[in-house]
Amino acid sequence: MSIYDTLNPQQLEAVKHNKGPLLILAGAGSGKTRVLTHRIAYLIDELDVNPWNILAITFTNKAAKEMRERVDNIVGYGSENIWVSTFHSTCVRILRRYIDCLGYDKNFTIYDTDDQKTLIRDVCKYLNIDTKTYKERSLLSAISAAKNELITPERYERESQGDLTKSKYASVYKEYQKRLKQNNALDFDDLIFKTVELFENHTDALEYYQKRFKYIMVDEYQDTNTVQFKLISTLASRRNEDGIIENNLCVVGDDDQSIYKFRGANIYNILNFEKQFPSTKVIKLEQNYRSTSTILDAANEVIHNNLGRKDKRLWTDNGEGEPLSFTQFDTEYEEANEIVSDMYNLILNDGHDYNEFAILYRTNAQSRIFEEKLILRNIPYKIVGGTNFYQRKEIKDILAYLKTIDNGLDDIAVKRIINIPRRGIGLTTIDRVTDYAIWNGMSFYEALKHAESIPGLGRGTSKISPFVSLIEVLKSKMANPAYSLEDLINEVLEATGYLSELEAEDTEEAQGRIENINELINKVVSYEKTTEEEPSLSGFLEEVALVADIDNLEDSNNVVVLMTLHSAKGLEFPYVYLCGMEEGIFPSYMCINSDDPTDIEEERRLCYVGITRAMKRLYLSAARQRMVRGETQFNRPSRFIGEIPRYLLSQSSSSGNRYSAGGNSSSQFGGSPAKTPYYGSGSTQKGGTWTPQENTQSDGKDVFANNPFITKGFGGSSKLGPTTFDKIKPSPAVIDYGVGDTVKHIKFGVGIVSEMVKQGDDYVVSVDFDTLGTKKMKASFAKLQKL
DNA sequence: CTCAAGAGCCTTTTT
DNA sequence: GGCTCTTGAG
Repeated sequence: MSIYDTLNPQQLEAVKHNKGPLLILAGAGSGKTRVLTHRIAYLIDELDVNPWNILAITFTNKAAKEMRERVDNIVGYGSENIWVSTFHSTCVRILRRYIDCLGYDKNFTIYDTDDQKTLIRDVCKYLNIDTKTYKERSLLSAISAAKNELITPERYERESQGDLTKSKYASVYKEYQKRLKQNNALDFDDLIFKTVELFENHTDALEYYQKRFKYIMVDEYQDTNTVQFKLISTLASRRNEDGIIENNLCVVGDDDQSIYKFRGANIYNILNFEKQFPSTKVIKLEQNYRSTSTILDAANEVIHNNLGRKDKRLWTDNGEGEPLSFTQFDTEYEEANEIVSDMYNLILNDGHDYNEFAILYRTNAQSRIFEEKLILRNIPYKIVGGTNFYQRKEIKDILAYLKTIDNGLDDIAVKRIINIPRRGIGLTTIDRVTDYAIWNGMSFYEALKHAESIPGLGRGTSKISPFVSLIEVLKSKMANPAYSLEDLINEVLEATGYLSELEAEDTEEAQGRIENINELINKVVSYEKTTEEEPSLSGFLEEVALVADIDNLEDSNNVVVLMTLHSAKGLEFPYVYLCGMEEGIFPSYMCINSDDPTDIEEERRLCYVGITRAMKRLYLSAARQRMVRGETQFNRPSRFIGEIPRYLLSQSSSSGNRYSAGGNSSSQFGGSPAKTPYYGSGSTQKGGTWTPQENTQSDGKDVFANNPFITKGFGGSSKLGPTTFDKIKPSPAVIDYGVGDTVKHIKFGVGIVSEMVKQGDDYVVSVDFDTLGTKKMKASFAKLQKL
């Protein structure tokens, strides 16, 4: 029995294809990672390909890590030589070696979105551009779009002649790029663009990598943009010994899951792959191993409404399963409350694990209410996305110190921390130093060293020198190989007084920040222990710059996860709650109002991604009324609900006000061939009165009805950020109480234990609280204290 | 230079 | 509704 026996015929065909371009159209849940890993194994084991010659590219570190693990498991020997990494880290690795050819220093820093914003602000200030007329956001996205299309500042300038707005953009782009170089920094888009540039201008570098990467595999190919395409197609177009271009390029993707157009993804990369590479072998994987046929049918029906797609239809022999459900609640509070209590019951009564559940939504802002409700019920959870750990103030501050020590050319980092903690260095001083630096063609930090010769600084001079010597001392300490990164961070915290200042604050918020800083120290320690290369400050900063929040999602953590539909791509959960299914929310009003009709198709693909995350059950929901940006909106159910055939869906409404589930043309749902008005029901208001829509009866079964555990109202607004909360792990509870004992709960206060039911290793404890009534909770999480 | 209060803007999605 | 930037008083 070989490892290939478990593959279906199409999968096997893909695995065995070993020469020339291969396009695998892999539907959701069709085992594409299996195919990729088995193909790698096949190349090595059966065709004697050197592992060193294989490159596998993914989009997220999580996907890379997963693939690495699975490859390690099935490839016996030499698997560590396979290069498995993300687009961005692949490029960083190449650039660290060759970027000096492009006039950058090899220890360049990587700018994240916040850094980019700061830089663009500086640029606008310098160029006297009013950021009210030219928004930073649009400037940045124009620059990003240009880079994604391989347009240099020079070309942008040339092509914008005669157009005033475009010329302004061009000048900003040019100056922005100039400053990046001065700061020895690259933004995310540069990482790939510069690598392509390197390959175009330095054939020795290109040849080296072409020779090395004889077999290239790309995952999530539908999300590649023009530069990324250029990168891989360049790498894959080496001439072999016989002078023939082999294009051993295997791409895996699903055009129905292309959801990153806003980031420059070019869906034509996958739709036209066969045209780009005429000898392409195309293999479709349509058997789904994840979901019930009901879930798949719903997904198929929804996506069928898109025009620009390759024809395919997922099928499964997993059986029919339960119908989907759709519930329309009155408010978003009710929606969150009922979802959480429904989940709570499934966990408590049916013994499900927390990590079988996911709550998915369109926008990050929707997570907050769920967070409140989950805290209230003591359900451990993790919110993926939103503000990433490394974007937190305290973390960015510490990192800015490290960056300053590592690369004094990075003005943005230096300016961030020059007055943190307070050193009495204000805006005036900073501006003077900046002018001096520009005038003398030096970096900001370099100018600080010459503070005494800067005119007009006055008292500022004496404030600057302690800062400079602090950095210099730390720099010289770093030169000692015995001095670890952990030592460095601790010294920064110590010498700046950053930590003691937080400790002195003595608030819950400061406590959270300290915990985050400790978490950062943990990450440094683990980096120093586990990195394959020699640990270095640059290396750590680079690793940190390229992590996405999703990368930290450990499957082993038994928690409920909350995330956007975008983040959920590639994941699966037995039970999925897809909430906020409303016109104006999902699809977002942006696409509804967009001039580009394909925008709504992207939104529909996002819906398809959401539906296909569910393995066993999918719960869809909407709210009639919802606060968005301080404004109450009244939205109709999403058009996507209307696109799911009636027989797959059990529908209900939370109030007595039920509406009938019409067919696809039903007017309750948003969407119609004609352009739809802004909001589903066409009304928004602040205060005032509003009459609910006329809704007719429904025979739908209300899956959330009569839930005994509903608590009305909510209160537990928490200051805890996700990163502090997700650390809660189930631990065997010390249970020193029994029925009749008085216990204390951290949130609910004092109550009396009325019942204890054993469930696995745990107990479900019912406690009567004076004011709140009876609550059920798991002993291991409730951390009840006997009084 | 720092802090506090108010104005205004925003949010769709992220490596 | 909440975050960030601006404004004005110490």
